[in-house]
Amino acid sequence: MRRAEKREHLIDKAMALFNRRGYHATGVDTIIDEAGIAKTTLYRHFSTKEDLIAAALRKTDEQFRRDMRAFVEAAATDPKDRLLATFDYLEVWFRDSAFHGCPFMSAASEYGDQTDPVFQEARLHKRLTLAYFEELAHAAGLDAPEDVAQTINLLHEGATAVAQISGDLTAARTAKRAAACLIGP
Amino acid sequence: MRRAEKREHLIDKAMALFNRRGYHATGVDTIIDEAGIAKTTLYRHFSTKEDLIAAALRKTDEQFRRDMRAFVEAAATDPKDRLLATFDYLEVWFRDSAFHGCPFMSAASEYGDQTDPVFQEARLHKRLTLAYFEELAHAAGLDAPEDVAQTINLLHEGATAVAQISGDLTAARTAKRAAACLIGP
DNA sequence: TATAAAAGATACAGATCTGTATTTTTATTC
DNA sequence: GAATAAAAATACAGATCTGTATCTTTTATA
Repeated sequence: MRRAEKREHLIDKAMALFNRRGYHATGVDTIIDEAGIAKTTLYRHFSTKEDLIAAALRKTDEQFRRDMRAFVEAAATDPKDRLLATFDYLEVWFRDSAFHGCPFMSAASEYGDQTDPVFQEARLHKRLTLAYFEELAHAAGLDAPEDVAQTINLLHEGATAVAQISGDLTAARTAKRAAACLIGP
Repeated sequence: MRRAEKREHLIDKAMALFNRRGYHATGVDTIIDEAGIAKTTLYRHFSTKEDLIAAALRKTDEQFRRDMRAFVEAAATDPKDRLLATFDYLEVWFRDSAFHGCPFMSAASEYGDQTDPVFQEARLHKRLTLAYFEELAHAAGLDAPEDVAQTINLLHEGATAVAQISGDLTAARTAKRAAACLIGP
C-alpha cells in the first residue's frame, strides 16, 4: 500500500469507528489497532486527533455529495423528480448497516464550539448540501427555489434524525411524500 | 437546600454542561465544581455518570414536554393552530442562549448502543413527543392524523438540526410554513 | 547496492477520567 | 444536648487518554 493509500485507509477505518462509537469515545489506540498501523504513522499524517477528525469529515463530505449526485442523476432526468430522488438516496443510506445517524451532526454536537475546525467542517458539509438542493430547485424552475431548497433540507435532516433515534427507516419515504406535496405536480 | 432540591440542582447544572460541551467531554469533576458539591454527594445520588445522564435526560424530557404543552395551549385553541404553534415554541427554544441543539439527539449520537439506558431515554423522549403531535392531529380531525404527526415530527427534527449547525434561527418558521401548507386551510 | 524516508514496535510522560476510601464537618431529629 | 445521617474535603487507585521519544525494520529511490 502506497503512502497516499495508507492515509485513505486510515481515514476510512477512523470514520467507521467515529460513526459507530462517537468521536470522544473512540481513542487513538483503537484507531491504530483497527487500521493496523503504528501510532507514529498516524501522527506523521495528522498532527492531532482533531486534525484526523476534520480530514475524515472532509472525505466523507466529498464522498457523500458525489454519491448522492451520481444516484440522483441515474435515478431521474426531470429536475423535479431529481429533487425527490434525493430522498431515495437517503433511504439507501438508512438501510446501510453502517448507518448510525449523520456523522456531521454528531461531530457538531461533540465539538459545539463554532470556532472549532471540526464544527466548521460539519457546517460546511451542510452548506454544500443545501447548495445542491438549491441547484436542483433552480433547475426545476420552481417559484422561490431557495425556499423550496430550505424545506427539502429540513425534511432531509428530520428524516435522518428520526431514522437514527427511532430506527424508522420509512422516514425517508414520509419525507419524500411531504416534499412531493410541497413541490406540487 | 434540602436533599431533593440539591439533587435537582445537580441535575440542572450537569445538563447545562452536557448541552454546552457534550457528554463524554464533560467530566465528573467539572460537574461537581459547577454544582458546588462534593464528589461523594454525586455518587450517593447516582451510582454512575451514565445514571446521572439518564436522570438528566428524563428531567429535561418532562420539562420540555410540559413547557411545550403550556406554550401551545396558551397560544391557540383551535387544534390545527395548536399544531402550528408547536413551531413557535421551537423558535423560542432556538433563540434561548442555552440552545446547543437537541440534547436527546446528542445523547443518542454519543451513546449509540440501543441497549444503553441513555439511548433509550433519548428514544423515549422522541416517542412521547411524537405522541403529542398525534394527539393534536387527532384533535384537529385531520385525515391520516398519524401521517400528519410524522411529518410534523420530521419538520421539528429538521428545524432543530438546521438551527444547531447553521445557526439559522428562522428554520422554525420555514418548518411552520411547510407544515401549514401540508395541513391545509 | 547505498541512501533516505517512512513505518513499525515499544515505552513512556503527563494529564485526565471514573469511582472509592477515609476522615472531618455540618445538619437534622429525637 | 446526643445520636444519626448526610455532605464536604481530600487523597488516591487504576484505567485510559493524547502525544512524544527512541530505536529497529521495511521500503523506495537514486
